[in-house]
Amino acid sequence: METILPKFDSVFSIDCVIFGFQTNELKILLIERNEEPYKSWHALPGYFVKNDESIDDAAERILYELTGLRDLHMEQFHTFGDVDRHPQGRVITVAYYALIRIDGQQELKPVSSYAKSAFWYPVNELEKLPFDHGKVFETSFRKLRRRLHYQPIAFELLPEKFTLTQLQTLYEAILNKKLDKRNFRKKMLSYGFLKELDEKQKGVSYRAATLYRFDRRKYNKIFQNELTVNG
Amino acid sequence: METILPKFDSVFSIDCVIFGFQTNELKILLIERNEEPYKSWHALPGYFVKNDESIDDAAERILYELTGLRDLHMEQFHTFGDVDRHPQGRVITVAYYALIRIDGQQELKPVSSYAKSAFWYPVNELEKLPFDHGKVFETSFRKLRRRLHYQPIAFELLPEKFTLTQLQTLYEAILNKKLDKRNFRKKMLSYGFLKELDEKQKGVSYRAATLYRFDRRKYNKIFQNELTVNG
DNA sequence: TTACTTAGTGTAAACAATACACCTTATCTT
DNA sequence: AAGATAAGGTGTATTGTTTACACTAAGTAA
Repeated sequence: METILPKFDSVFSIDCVIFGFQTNELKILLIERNEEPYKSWHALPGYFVKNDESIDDAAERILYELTGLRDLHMEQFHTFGDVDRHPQGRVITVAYYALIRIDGQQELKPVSSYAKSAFWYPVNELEKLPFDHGKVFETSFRKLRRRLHYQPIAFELLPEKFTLTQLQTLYEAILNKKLDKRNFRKKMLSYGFLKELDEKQKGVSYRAATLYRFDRRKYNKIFQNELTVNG
Repeated sequence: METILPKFDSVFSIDCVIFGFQTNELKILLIERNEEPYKSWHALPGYFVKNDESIDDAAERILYELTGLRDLHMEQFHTFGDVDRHPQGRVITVAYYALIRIDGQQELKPVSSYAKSAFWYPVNELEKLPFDHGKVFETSFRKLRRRLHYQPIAFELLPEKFTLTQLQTLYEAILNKKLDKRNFRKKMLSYGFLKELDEKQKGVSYRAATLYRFDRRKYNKIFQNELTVNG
C-alpha cells in the first residue's frame, strides 16, 4: 500500500533576519556572499536545508555556518515561494528572524566558505539586496513592529542592564517615531516586570541613569494570567 | 560561473485550513482521503506543490482540486518542517488559511480522485487528524483569534447581510467566551464601518432584527489612517 | 390576550492614554 | 569653585476607552 512521493528538482532554503541594536541604531546581520549567483553581494544569511534536519535545526545550523553565531532563539515568520525568486531553479525559502544582544565580544566569523564575512548593517541604510531579500527584510520588519506591542522583544536586543532611556530609544528605532518620555516610563514601570537595580550607568559624561533589568519570571506570570483571562 | 543547486529527495506540500460559520458554529473543511497513507481518514485538504507554480497558486489549485472551491483569498500562516512529519519521506508543508461564507449553494465536490469527499466539520468536535494536522489546525486557530482583534475577518465568514447578534455569536465562537451585548454593539457601531440597512431579518419566529452590511470602503479609509498615524 | 423569545437601548465607574514643563544631578570647563 | 552643559527624573489634568449592569419594545405563536 506504499505510495511513493513525487520527485521534483526543488529545494528548501532558510534565510535569516537577525536584528541587533548598537549605538542607538537598529541593525541586521548581513554576509558577503562568496558564491554565485550574486557573488560578493551583501545578502541575508541563508542556505539550503538538508534532507535529514528539521527546518528549525537547519536555521540554527545555517546561521552558525555563515556568521559564527549560535544558540539564538529564531522564529519562523514567512515562507517565500515564487517560482522565479532564485535565478538557478526552484527554491522555496523559509524565513526566520531573531533578536540578539550585540555585545561587542562575540565575533562574526563565517565557518563556511560560502560567506566571506558577516557584519552588522543599519536597517535605515540598507542597499539593494539580492534575490527577494528586500521583501524578506520588509516582511520581517513589519512583524517585528507588530510583535513589539505584545511581546517582550526589546529586552532581547538590549544588554542585561539597561536604562529607561535606552529602552525608549530602542522602541523609537523600531516604531520609527518619537515617544513621550514621561508616559513611556510610567507605562513601562506600570507593567511590573522591570527590576530597578542599585546601580548606575557608568562612563557617561553627565548624570548617570539608573539601570534596570527585565524580570522574565514576573513577565511570564503576568502574561500567563492574561492568556487565561482572555480565553 | 553557474553553480548547480543541490538535489534532494524532498517535496513541498500545501495544507489548507478553511474556516466557515454555519448554524452558529465555527467549522473547518475536511476531506476524506482516498490515498495512502491515512487512506479514508479525515484530513485537512492538502497536496504537493508543482515545480512551476508559486506556493500561493498551488494553494488555490490544491484547494480547488480537493474541494471544488475557488477564488478564495488564502493566506499563508506557518510552515511545518519536521523531518518525520510525513511517514513516507521528507515533506515540508506550507499551511494556508482562509475564511469563507458557507452559503449552502456551493457544492463541495472534489475534482481530484485524491479526495473521496469534502465536508464541513465543527472545530469543537474535531477528532484525531493524520500527520501533524492537529498541530496545523491549532496554529491556525490561534492565528485566527489573534487576527480577529485587528482585522475585519468576521465579515468574510458571515453572509453579506447579517444581524448584530449573528456577528456577536461569531465573535463568541472564535474567542470561545461570552461577550456583553450592549458593549459589543456599542463598540462595533462606533467603528463606523457597519451600514445599517432598511431591511429586517426574515423567517424567524420572533421579533426580526435589523440587518447590517460591512462597508469595506469605509473600513479601508479608517484603517489607512491608522497606519499613517502609527507610523 | 397572553405568553414567549429575541431586539434594542444608556449610564456610571474604573481604567488607560495623552499632553505637557521644570527641577535635579552629575560631569566638564575655565 | 562657579558656571555651563547634558541628560535624568518626576506629576497632574484631560480625554478617551472599557467595563458592568437590567429593563422595555416588538414581533410571533398559541
